[in-house]
Amino acid sequence: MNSNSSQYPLATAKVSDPFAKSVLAWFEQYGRKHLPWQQNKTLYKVWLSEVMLQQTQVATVIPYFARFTERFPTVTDLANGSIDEVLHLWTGLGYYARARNLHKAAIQIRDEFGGEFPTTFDDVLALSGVGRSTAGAILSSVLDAPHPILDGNVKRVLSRYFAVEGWAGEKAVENQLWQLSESVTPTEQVADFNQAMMDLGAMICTRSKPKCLLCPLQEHCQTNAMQAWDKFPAKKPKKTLPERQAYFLILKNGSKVLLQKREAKGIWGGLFAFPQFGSLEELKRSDLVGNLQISQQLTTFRHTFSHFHLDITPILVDLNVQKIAKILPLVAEENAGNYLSTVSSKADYWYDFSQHNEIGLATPVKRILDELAFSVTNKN
DNA sequence: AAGCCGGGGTC
DNA sequence: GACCCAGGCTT
Repeated sequence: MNSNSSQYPLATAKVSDPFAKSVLAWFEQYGRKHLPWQQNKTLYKVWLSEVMLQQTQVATVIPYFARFTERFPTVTDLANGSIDEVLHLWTGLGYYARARNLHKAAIQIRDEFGGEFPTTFDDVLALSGVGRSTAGAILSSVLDAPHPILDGNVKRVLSRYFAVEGWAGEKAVENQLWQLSESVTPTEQVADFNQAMMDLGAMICTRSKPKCLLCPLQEHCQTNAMQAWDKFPAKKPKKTLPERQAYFLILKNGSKVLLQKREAKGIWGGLFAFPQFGSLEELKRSDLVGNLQISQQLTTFRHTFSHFHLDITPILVDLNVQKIAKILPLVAEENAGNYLSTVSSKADYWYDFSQHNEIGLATPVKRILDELAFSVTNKN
């Protein structure tokens, strides 16, 4: 194994093997061939689509993919864009680390590869946000390179076909699935085969009520033989999600509200958000609020992450209705916003919700901003 | 190896 | 409301 070859095994099957032969024949007739990223394939566009499709369904990705490729036609265009604009175009897709990694990788490609997308497995694997499955998907899709993949679709098809026991989140089970993927993936026509496996998972071997009668693999599928599609793949062990409280400070000055850029790591990393507090007391004690009076406590709503519930209570402090000059003697009323911007850090941003803003926003923040803009429009 | 990281579609 | 989706990164 030379220094340019990966630690990961390649595909080992032949196209004439029954499994591959059945899958490829099915693909020719029924496979998806008209998705946006399948037209005039390039490594850049397929990479972008693969990253967007991580933990995200095809229908959700399509409009985001269209906006991204319109704004950033090449990987160099993406590298030269600002992270705020990238996050703006990503707003609503979730898993924002994907957008930060995407931008970072584009800069890697611009600076280390002269703007030409790398073509070796290890070079692609080294890009931020690209793991084994995504690297294999990109190179097999565009170059027919013999790399197996293991996404949610392939996991489900293989788990059922071979009746694999155990949850795929456990390392041993995942390793077994990778071995199975290596063993059924052919060394030729890899682009069609991998796409076919994903199509089978998305269209035939669906999570519930799979269409086994239409499946090219039904004859030797162990789960079909047992009539037990709900046993495979094994479900993730469930646990009740913890609940957390958050208070969003909506410091409102006319049609502007104060947003702060969050740290790059953690929840909503790099996005702009309202100043957030764990309790109402903490909010009242903060420098931003000082002696200002709370105008209104808005309705609490729940935002659920994959690992906890967040109950959000927006607290409105409207600067317009307060005697700012009295509370802050050195500052004129109309300059309240400017004064406050000097109190806190330079990551502050007075967001004008009556205008267009190109920054990244978490969904609950966007929701509140949209409601503010709506109520102003309707003079509530 | 296990935990973290969003938001939306589907049933 | 539960479950899952074209996973990868961090610890």
